[in-house]
Formats: sequence, structure tokens, C-alpha cells
Amino acid sequence: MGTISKALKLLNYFSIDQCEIGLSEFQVFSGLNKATVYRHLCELQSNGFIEQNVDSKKYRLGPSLLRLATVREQTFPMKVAISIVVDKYSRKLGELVHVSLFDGAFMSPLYHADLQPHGTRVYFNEGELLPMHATSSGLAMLAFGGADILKATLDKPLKKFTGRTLSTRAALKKQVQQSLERGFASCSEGFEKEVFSIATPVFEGSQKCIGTIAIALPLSRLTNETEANIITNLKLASTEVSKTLGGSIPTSIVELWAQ
Amino acid sequence: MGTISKALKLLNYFSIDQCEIGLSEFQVFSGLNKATVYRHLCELQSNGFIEQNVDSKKYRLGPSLLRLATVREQTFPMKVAISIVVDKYSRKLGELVHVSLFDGAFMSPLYHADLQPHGTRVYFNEGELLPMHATSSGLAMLAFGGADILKATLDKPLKKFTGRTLSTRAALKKQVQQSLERGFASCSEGFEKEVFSIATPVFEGSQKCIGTIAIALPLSRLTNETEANIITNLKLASTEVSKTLGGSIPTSIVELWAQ
DNA sequence: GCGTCATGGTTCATTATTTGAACCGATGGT
DNA sequence: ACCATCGGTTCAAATAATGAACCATGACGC
Repeated sequence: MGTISKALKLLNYFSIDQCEIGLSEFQVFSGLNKATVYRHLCELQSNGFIEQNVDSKKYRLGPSLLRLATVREQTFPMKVAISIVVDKYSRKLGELVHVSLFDGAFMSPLYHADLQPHGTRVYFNEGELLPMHATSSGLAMLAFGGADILKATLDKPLKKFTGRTLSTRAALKKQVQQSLERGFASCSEGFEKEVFSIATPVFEGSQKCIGTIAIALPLSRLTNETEANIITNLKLASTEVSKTLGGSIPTSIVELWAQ
Repeated sequence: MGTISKALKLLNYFSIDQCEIGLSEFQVFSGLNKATVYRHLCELQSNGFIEQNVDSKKYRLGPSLLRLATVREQTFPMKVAISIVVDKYSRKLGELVHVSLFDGAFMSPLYHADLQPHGTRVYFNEGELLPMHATSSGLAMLAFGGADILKATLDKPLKKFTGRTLSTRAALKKQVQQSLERGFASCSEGFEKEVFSIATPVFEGSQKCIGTIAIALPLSRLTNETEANIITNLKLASTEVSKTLGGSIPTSIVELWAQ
């Protein structure tokens, strides 16, 4: 791994609940030498990618990111492109579908739709981050997003949201392993009671998993047939979204799905 | 300049009207060796900071930026806070107002508003970096941002955008000196023809100048009275924005303004 | 007040990584 | 069929990254 990647990966340690990070914290997180980390932080800072809190001496993300994100969104409206696929499958499956991207520590919802009216609905807040260990999106990401993400998740405490949240490292590892073998992740009442969800990974160019597409429905509407139907369609949706993003499903997963 | 900075500066070539850039274009823009540029682009790509259009082989900004910008705004909501002040003064003065931050080499627009309709409008591209020597924002930053920034700017060639762009070191130094004495910077047709602008510095905690607030209007609407009115209001706006950022206008400048 | 610990920041010889000229294959225009 | 240009690759040479040890400061316990 080159110097540039090492520096850029430092930015990934920032998240909503870890918005300021000090030099020695970076050193622990990254495992790099302190002098190395410091110089990388200096370079990131001089380019506006991070800035330093003058009082605490800790670092936070910088304003340059805002401009670049603005350009990206205005020139490549990913959200619009994805919404077409999400809308289509929400109609086809009659349930809530969402695409979420990995955020450094959580899954960050990009777009969701729940277009068929039902008596009961899954509550979905697009501004709320989804925990990795307690949602199907998170589990799918942990399975297909690379070992670093799983390691980082296991290094932090696993907050319990319901009685059924995976809260031990062993249970989480087992679920991730199962997701890896099946090619999709499912989660029953891990985050919200009475909610069941299934997720498949979404890949951008160079076969890198950047997020997931997931369906969430009340447990009461779940049957074996609907589950099978959902899994079949999520695989298609995943392929379409990946294509939209200029990526494709890795052949290893395609073969897995074909079984 | 380290490898990391060289790579990050490649991202600055992207803008709203230059959203896809090829390898050889990067080579020309940056003046770096092609192999160097290529490897840097690969590393940026593997971290999601850029991605490649599979058809044209050109590069565009990547989705990681969206995530990082989201974290930044959610944990340090500078843009939202500032937009309130900018909107207010755009209405009050009836012209385009923007806040831009120093980026390491350019002024990077953070937010702009042009809320009163006019027959003629100043074209403002929020994704485009503003040169230091050719805009009022840049001049104000050079005057109040510390000697290092001025030195760095003087070390590089001063690109001529119009017939009236300051393109000699002596002329630039003189303008910066004048801005320092007056407490604000003005610039007539330095970047775009027929556009006049005035800028005042914005300070965060510990009295460090991190950017500017500026107004831009067609030369045809400029009169002595409007200019005086703008200057008075920009001083107020600058104070408000600085306060929003947890800073304040240094007493030396407050005294200057009071004269 | 004093010693201890952890923090951010700095140094310099050693080493490993970046660098760049030249090269390759593909594509498109004349 | 040629030439120009594009993205991408190679390998020796040179430069830039690295890491152990060091310094300064501030918080804490005694």
C-alpha cells in the first residue's frame, strides 16, 4: 500500500460519533509510526482535508471535502440514478427498499422508497446511520467490504438495540461468515423490533463493495415464499445498481448466487 | 511538497464544468510525469476519491467524498450556519454574496446566494476554485491570512484571466498592502469581465483568518453610494460569520474599520 | 512542589518507495 | 498504411518516506 492510501485511510476513522481524533488515537487505530501519522496529518491539513481544533489539538474533517462533494453531486447525481432502480424494486416487491453506502463506521442511507401502501409500515429515517452489526445492510457490508471493516467493527463495543441484536463477537463473526457463504445477509429484529431485512452487496468499478441494497418489512408479512422471491429480486437489483455505479458483481458472488 | 499533497491537488482540477479528466489532461495540468500521475490516480481510485468512466477512461470524483462531507457537515455544520448570514446579506444588499475558505492554494467557495432577481447576474460556480491574485476574496485572504500565503502565491506564476488581472508581483503586493490598510479588498474585472467584487476577512477561534465573505456585482450597477453601503454591510457580515465560527474580528481590524 | 504519565511535535540516519524516460498496445483520424 | 494520441507498464536511479529516540508541555496523584 502506497503513502497516499495510508494517508487517505486515516480519514476513514472519522464518523458521526468519532468526529475529532488526536495524533495518538490515529497512531493506535492505524498501527503506523507516530512521526508518519503526524506528517500525513500535516499534509491532509495543508490541503484542507482535515483541520485542527486549536484547543484540544485534535483533528476533524476539513472544508475541502464540502466543495469536492458538491462538484461530485452536481456532475454525477448518483442518487437520481439509483432512485430509479430502488423505486422499481419497491413497486415490484411491494416493500421498503433502500440503498446505503458505507460511511467509515456505519451504513449511510443514500435513498429509500416504500411505494406500495400497507396497513403496517417499516419506519425508515434517511438521516439516521445504520449500525454494522445490527442491520442486514451492515452484515452484508461486513461480509463483502473487506477484512478491515470487520476488524474495525469488532474492535468497538456492539451496542444492543433489541433483545435479538448480535452482541457478541463470536455471534457476529458467525453471521458474517454465513452471509459470505450465502451471498446475502439477513437480519431479524436486530435494530428495530418486528422488522426483518435482507441485503445484498453493491459494487462500484474495480469490484469494490461500497454499499448495499436492502429490503425491510414487518416480520408479520414474512413467509418462505416472499423470502425466496425477495432474495431472487435483490440479486437482480444489486446487479442493476452496481451497473449504474459503473461496477459489477464479482464473478465469485455471481457463481454463489447461481447455485 | 510531499507525495500526498501532489495526489490531493489532482482533485482540485475537477470543477462543475470540468467533471471528467483524463490521464494526459492531468499530466498537462499538473506538470507531473505521466507514470506518477497514473499511480496517484490509481491510489485515489482505490480509496473511492475518484472513479473511472469505463467507456471514456476518464476520471471523475468518487463517492467517498459524499460520505466524508456528510460526516463533516453533521458534526461541524459550518455550511448551514453560514448560509443563514449569507442569505440575509444577499437579500439586504440585493446582490450575490458568498463565503469562501482558504484551501491551501485557492479560495474554495463554501456557500453563495443571489436572492434578488436582476436583469443581469454574476455567474458564480460553487464548484470552481477562485485564484488568490485575481479575486477580492483572494486579495483579502492574502492581506489577512498571514505572510506565508502571500509568499506561496508570489512564488507561482500569476495567470492572467482578463486584461485587468494583477499579473506582476509588484502590483499584487501593492493591492494586498492597500487591502491591509483599508480592512477590505476590492477587485474590478480581475477574474471575469464586467464583474466587480469586494471582500472582508472571516476569522475562526484564536483570531486566525480562514476565509472571506464577498459580494460580486456587475460593474454597471456599481455607484459610490452602493459601494459605501456594501463596505459597511460586509463588515457587519464578516463579524457575524466569524462569530458563527467561534471566532471574532481582531481588535486591530475593528479599529481600522471604525475610522 | 515534585515526579510520573500521556500528549503533540521534532530530528536524522537508514531504507524503501517514488519517480521518469522509454516503451507497449489500442484507437481514431488523414 | 501511416501518424498522432490515448491509457497503461517497466525498471534502474534518485528522492522522499520512515521509525527509534528525543523534546516540550500539561494533567494528575502524592
